[in-house]
Amino acid sequence: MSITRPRQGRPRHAPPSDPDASAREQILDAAGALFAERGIASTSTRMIAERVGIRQASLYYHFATKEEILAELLATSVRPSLHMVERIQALVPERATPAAALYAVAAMDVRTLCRTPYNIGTLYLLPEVRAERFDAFRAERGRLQESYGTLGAQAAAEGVARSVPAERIGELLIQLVEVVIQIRRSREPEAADADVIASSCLRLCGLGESEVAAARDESQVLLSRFG
Amino acid sequence: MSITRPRQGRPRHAPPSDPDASAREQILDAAGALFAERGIASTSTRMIAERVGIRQASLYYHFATKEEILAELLATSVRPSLHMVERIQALVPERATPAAALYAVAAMDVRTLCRTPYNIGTLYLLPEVRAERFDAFRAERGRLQESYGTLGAQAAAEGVARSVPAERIGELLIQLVEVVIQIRRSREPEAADADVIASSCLRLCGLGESEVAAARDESQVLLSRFG
DNA sequence: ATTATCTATAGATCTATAGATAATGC
DNA sequence: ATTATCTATAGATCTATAGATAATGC
Repeated sequence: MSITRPRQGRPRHAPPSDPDASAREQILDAAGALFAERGIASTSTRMIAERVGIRQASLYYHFATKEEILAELLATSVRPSLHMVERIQALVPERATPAAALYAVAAMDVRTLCRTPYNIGTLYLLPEVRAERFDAFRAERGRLQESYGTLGAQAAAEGVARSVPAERIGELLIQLVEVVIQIRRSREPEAADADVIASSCLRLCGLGESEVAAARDESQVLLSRFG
Repeated sequence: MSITRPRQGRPRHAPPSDPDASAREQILDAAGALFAERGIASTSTRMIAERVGIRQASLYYHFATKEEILAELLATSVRPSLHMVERIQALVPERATPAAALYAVAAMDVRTLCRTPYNIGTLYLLPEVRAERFDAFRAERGRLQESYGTLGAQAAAEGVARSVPAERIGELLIQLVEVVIQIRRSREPEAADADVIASSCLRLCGLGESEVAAARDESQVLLSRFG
C-alpha cells in the first residue's frame, strides 16, 4: 500500500512497473530480467521500455546506450560476492579453518544466486560480456575465482593440493557453485541445494565425510554473521 | 594439396572456405564458429555467408531459416557424447567398475569439448536454445545428465550416495565436466586438464585418493578402446 | 527553470523471397 | 534439365537523436 507521490517531469503514458523505484532502477530491473531470459542482442530497447512503462526513446534520458545498461548490471552483480568472500577469507586461518570458510563462501554465493529476482548469473555466460568494454567486470570475476582457488588450496587434502594447482581449483570451484545458474534454468532451486553444492566443493578438494561435516558445523557461525 | 573439381551450379563470387567440404558443411562450420563466439542473435546471415564465400541469399538454398542451421548444429553436438556414454555405461558392473567408467566418460567428454574446432559447448549456454523448438536437443542433453547421475551414484562412497540423490549428482558432474567450456573461453586447455577434471568428478562423489588412482588406471583400457 | 517524459523520424540494419544466370550432366 | 549460385529488393525491424510538452520547484 504505497502512496505514489507525483513525480517531476511529464507523466508517463502508462503506470510505472514499480512506483517506489527510481526510473533508473526500474530500467535496470526490466533489462536484467530480459537479458537473462532472452540474451542481450534479442532484447530490444523497446521491450525494456515497455516493461518499465515508458516509450522506447525515453530510455536514453537515463542511459546513453544499451551497452551502458549492461555495464551497470554487471558492475553491481559480482561486487557483493567479492566483498563477502574477501571478508571471510580474511578470517583464515586465525578465526576460521579454510574448509569452513570455503563452505560458507560457497553456500552464501549459491543463496545469493538463488535469491536474485531474475537469474542474473546467466549474464556472465552471454557472449557480449567478452567484449573489451567489460574488462573491469571480468577482472572482478577473476579475483573471485582467485579467492576460491586460494581457499580451496588451503582446505585441500594433501594429495589434491599436490596434484592440482590453486588456479585449477579456483576454476573448478566457481564452476561448481554456478551449477545453481543452470539449475535455475530448469527447476526451482531447493533450500537443500546450498548444502549439497558447498559440500561438493569440499569433497572436490579431497576432504572426507567427517571433515565435510565438521566444516559444515563450523561454517554456521560465519553464515549467521555474514548472511 | 587437394585438387578442387569444378562443381555443378553457378560459380561463387569468391573461393569457398573449404573446397573439400560440401556447401552445407561449410555453412555449418562457419555458423558454429560465429554462434559460439558472438551468440546467435548477433550473428547475421550475411556474416555466415561471407565466411563461406557465398552471397547472403544463397544460404537459403541450403537452409530454410537461421534457426534451422542452429538446430542442425545442436543435433550433431551431443549425440556422439551420448552414444559413447551409453556404450561405456553398458559395461558396468560386469566389465568395468562404476568409478572407472565415470572417469573414462568424463575424460572423453572433456577431450571432445577441447578438440572441436570452435568452442561448440558454448552453444548450450545461449538463451535461444531454451526455445521449445529445441526440445529434442535438451531431452538428449537430459539423458546425458541422467547417465552421469547413474554412474556417479553407483561410484559414490556410501555417505555421499545416501545424502545426495542421483539427479543432483548428475547436475553437478556434467557441470564439472563443462568447466572446459569456460576454460576454453579464457585460455588454451592443456592435456592435463582432462585428468584433473575426471579426478575431480570422482572426488566429488566422495572417493579417496587411492580409489581415484585405481579408477584412473582401470579407465585406461576403456579410453584406449573408445577414444 | 528544471525535469522527465513524449512524438516523430533518420539511417542502418536484417531476414527471406523472387527471379535471373552460369555452370555441369545427360 | 538440373543444380547452385547470383542480383535485387520488400518489409520489418532496431538504435539513437531532435525537438516538443507537461509536470513540479522556486
